[in-house]
Amino acid sequence: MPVTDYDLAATLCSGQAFRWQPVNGGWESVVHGRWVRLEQNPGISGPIQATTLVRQTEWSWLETYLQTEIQLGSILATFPTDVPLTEAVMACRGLRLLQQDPWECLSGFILSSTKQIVQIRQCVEHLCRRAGRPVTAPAGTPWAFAFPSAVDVAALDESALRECRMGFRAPYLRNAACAVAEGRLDLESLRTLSTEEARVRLMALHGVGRKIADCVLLFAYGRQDAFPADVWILKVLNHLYFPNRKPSPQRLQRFVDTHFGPNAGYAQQYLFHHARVHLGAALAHPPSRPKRSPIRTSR
DNA sequence: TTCCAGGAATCAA
DNA sequence: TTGATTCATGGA
Repeated sequence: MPVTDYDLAATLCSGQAFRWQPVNGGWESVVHGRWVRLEQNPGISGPIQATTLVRQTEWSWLETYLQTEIQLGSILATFPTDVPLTEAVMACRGLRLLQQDPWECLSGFILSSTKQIVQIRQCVEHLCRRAGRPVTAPAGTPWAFAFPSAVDVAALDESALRECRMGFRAPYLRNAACAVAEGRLDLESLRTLSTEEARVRLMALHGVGRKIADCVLLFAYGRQDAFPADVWILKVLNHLYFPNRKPSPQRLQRFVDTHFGPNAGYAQQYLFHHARVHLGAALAHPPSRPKRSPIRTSR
């Protein structure tokens, strides 16, 4: 796949998908039930090469997943020109959003609650090994299981899910699986709803609040106006946009709703990844005197 | 050993 | 409506 401005490595390990494994300079996972290996030639405009073991007659499933047709420049052009976001974009040039399967994405983020990303990954793999269908993969591949369908997960009892190390999240996932398996929640039909309507449907699930709903809307449904506000983003907003101040949650939400434009979710991903990769220590132990100037809000 | 993690539900005030 | 507490687990 020819691409421009596409940083495959950053995209696959930026906390939006949990099953990609770095292997011998490439990345391996199972996407829509197919084992696949991805490699990118050096640079963020090097073509991406995909390998499967089962011959593919067409690749639209992967192009859609990777969003290779998106013109990144047209998205970045809608960003406000403030210093923190500009720095994040420069540091993470080529970072993209994926478009994942809604059920897999919803499950992953139900499991994400107060877990570190590495633990979410472990938990997801336990679940796949326990309930996922085996897929054709190179010999010895330990993650050669599809992500289990809602029906597969609903067939497990809570104790089996707890054995996947998901703790108090087990009943949340099981309830969601039952809702989808029994047709009480039609994840495909959410595509036809407005972002706000779809958010309400997702948040009706026990264990799914605003943040998890926004992750699913952004990473599975391509709703780029959804802005997941997690602990990292709140640290970023406080540290970089409101130094020496303590804005109320309402003020922060209003800022998020109005500042970042129609692709706020994309902006969020840049701020999130930049903070985790480059600003981790600074955010964990913020200096008493902020080094950055207050935000300019012109666009 | 202690802290805390891509939260959300619950309950008291 | 707001703030504190609880939930399970394991990496750092």
